[in-house]
Amino acid sequence: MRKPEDKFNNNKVKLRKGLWPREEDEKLIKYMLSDGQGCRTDIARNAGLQRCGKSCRLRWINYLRPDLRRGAFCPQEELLILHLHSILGNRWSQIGASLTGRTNNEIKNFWNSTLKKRLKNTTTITTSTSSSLNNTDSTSNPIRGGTIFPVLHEQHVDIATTYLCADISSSSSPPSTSMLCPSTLAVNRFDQSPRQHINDPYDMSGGAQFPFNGGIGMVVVVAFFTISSTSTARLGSSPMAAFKICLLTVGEFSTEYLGLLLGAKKNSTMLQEPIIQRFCKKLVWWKASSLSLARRVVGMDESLRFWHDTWLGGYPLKNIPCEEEKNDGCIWLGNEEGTYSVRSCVSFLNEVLMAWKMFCALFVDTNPKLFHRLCSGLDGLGSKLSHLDVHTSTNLQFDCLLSDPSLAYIHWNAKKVIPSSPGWSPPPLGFLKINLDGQWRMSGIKVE
DNA sequence: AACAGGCGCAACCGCTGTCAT
DNA sequence: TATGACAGCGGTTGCGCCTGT
Repeated sequence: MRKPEDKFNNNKVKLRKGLWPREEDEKLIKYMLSDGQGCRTDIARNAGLQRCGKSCRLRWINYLRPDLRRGAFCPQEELLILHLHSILGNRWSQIGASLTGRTNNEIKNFWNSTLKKRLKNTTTITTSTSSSLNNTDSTSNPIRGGTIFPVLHEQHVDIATTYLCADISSSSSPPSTSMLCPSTLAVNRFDQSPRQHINDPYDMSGGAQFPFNGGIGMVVVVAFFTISSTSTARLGSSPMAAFKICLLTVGEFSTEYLGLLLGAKKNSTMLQEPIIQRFCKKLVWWKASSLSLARRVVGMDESLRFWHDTWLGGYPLKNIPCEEEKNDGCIWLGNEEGTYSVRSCVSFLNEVLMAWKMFCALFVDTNPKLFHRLCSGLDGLGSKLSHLDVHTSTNLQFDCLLSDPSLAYIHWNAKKVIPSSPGWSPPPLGFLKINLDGQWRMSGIKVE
């Protein structure tokens, strides 16, 4: 059994409490720097201090350690604390792990004394700023009506407003990244430098490498992490395998996500156009590399005409029997290389999955129910992606990523049928579905 | 100048999990 | 396996300084 602490205080010397005078600090520093190993009882005894070991330890950890970074918090640190707290809550140790040289106690005090009050005071400002931003959007950017990412939109405004309400006049330097946790997965995702062009025109991952574009004069914090457990509704029990905060500079407030305009109506032209453009790019590659190898293309009359007229545009398709196919609107039969579609989509889908996980984190406090629901769906999709065999056709519920992944996933698993909802129409098993909003609901593709 | 109240910060308290005995 | 000290964490307290009256 360990030696009891009282053993070294059995002469009942009254232990000091309260503030530490300079002499005691010097004794403790001298001891810790020269021979600082051992338990806290040893420290108090060997340093010649009439303090309890716990007090010595706290004094060293919170005040005397040479690697501590004293002084006021810089705006970047404030922003980081604000955002981490929005994700992690009062988990000061986890927050402190992201701020080099800051103690948990220091961060906690700073939060309780400064940031919490500032947030409270800016609540009303946030509301008014949010509405004024929407007004700005309506003039410079014709986004009106419902949004596909309403909560995300508000979160951006919240974070940005909070930051703007702080004193950022002294922050002319770019955000430091040295204080951030190392991340293996997400570091390069938001690298703002131009990325090497990808040769494969079908590869859409480039569209997701830096999904935020815009310029309303705001600051956006983007957090990336991976969730390793389905069952955790909160992030506290170390489910974060990788974590990264990306501070975008002033003037880059997001108006787009993955090439889609934030705030656009779900079925608006503005939203559809970028989707259609991407889809057309896909088709170009399909036509050039794979469709020309097809033996035959089959489908129901209506859907086949739709595909032919709308997308294929006179491409010399061979041998087109109008066979009726249950559960499917269009089947393309090709050679054995048909798994191309799955393989080339994986990277992009993973990007989208990452982005969705990021957004889920924003809901952990404001809407835990939604957070949990999203996480469940994403885990299912992530699991499917991780087990994806590039040599087999796999049903990827691609479109649900732009609506509610959890809802779509649960619906599909429960009923195994295509729902009537126009917002989501999963393809039959074994099909890669490429439509994003249900408009092209006859687009299930299979290559045999 | 004196006082009260607010505020920031350091330190303490109490709890939980871990580990040595 | 039981026990108790330790490490770590988050909440709370209290002291000293500042500011307004």
